Amino acid sequence: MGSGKHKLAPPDPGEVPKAVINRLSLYLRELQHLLRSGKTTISSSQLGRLLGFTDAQVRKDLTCFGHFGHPGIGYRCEELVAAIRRILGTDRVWTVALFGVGNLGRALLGYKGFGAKGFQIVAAFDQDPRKADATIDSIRVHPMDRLEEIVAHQQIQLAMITVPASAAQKVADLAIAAGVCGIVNFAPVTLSVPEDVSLVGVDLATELEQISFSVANRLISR
Amino acid sequence: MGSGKHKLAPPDPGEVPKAVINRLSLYLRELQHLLRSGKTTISSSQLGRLLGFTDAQVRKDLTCFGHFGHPGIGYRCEELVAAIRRILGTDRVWTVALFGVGNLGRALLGYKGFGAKGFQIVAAFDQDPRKADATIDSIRVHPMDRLEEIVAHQQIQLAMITVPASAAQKVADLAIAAGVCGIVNFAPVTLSVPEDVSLVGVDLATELEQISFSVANRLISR
DNA sequence: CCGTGTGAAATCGTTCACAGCC
DNA sequence: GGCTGTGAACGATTTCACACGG
Repeated sequence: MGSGKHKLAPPDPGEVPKAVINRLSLYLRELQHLLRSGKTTISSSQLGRLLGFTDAQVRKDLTCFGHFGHPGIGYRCEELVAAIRRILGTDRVWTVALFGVGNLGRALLGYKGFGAKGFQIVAAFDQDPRKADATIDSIRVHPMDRLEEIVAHQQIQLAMITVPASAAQKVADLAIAAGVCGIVNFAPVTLSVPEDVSLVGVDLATELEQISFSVANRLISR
Repeated sequence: MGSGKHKLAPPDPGEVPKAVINRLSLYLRELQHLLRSGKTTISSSQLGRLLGFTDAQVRKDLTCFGHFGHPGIGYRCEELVAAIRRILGTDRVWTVALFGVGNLGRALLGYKGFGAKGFQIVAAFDQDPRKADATIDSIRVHPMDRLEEIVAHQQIQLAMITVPASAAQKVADLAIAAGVCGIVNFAPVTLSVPEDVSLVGVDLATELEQISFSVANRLISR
């Protein structure tokens, strides 16, 4: 069997704080910028400074998953990028469907950068029959009633939900029934999903409210 | 002058966890749904169950800011909505400018629901002169070189940044120089801002990576 | 030396359990 | 009876400090 160069320490899922995973994404993004600018190695303190974290935090986060650093040297950027992608599961391509081709949905269909990160949007769906069977940014838009058929047939794994709040739970239920196992929900409503489906909610108004609070209270952000 | 019915306890800024503010937004959203469906009071355990939190959590979060509940009754929805809006600072209208009229920028300009939450987008800016002086969803698009003038003149307080990553820091610097004191950054890059400016970053790829991780680390049988 | 990895200590956030009130 | 508000217990995460490796 393929002998990995590095062992990925037992992920032991319940044991890794969600916040660590968030930071891993940020490390990855920063490392990819650094690579593009020609940097080949970086220390935990440099990486931390770029993102506003301490060096100890960076090291602790990484050692949750294995030994990626080189004492006296730091981390090799390329190596660490590969390791983090493996940890996040983005060293392969995920198939994604988008539900709700409104303003936000169209924007996400056109968003460059999902592809490079390992996410390929392979289908879109909309309730409105007039939107169906169009092609937006080379992604086919289907009517909702073909959801089950197409999700199953194209082996779609993840969903992005950009339908109105009133329709979001129904759409989520259908997508899950058809086999989707992870959802990013942009509708401003709390979805309930079975335990074996992963869910992240992104509410644009909520993000503004965080800013409103900290400005109103003259807080220092982050 | 209006003497507040409830004293807002000293926010004591460093003492309120950021996570509390996030949950407050969710409580608010849920309460507004409940109000619309005719509910007038709710207990901490009911509200918690709707959102996946414990009753103690809900109460602790709220008592950071004052005494809003009624023993034996629960919380009156309308009262609590007003209290949370006051805490978040959304009991008044914030003026917002959007920078970068690409796919995502246009989607945000058309997003209904900012208005109802107390955020009014009053201007947009784009580098491309061909986009300037258009009107999208009744919001005027200006060329970037009028940024300072217009932000100052329209007293714009908050910024949403939807320009490409390579331009985001420059745009943030200009917006801050012109008087903006809070930023929601959608560009996939880490911005650095002065301490007295609030910053929240929203990276769409990062959200998908959270899902990827949790799906990839689930025990998939079969 | 510099820089990682890591137990131990400190800090922070959540849950418990109960006093007090309607 | 039902429910809030809250100190105290608990659990989790972050920071510290140092042993060890290049």
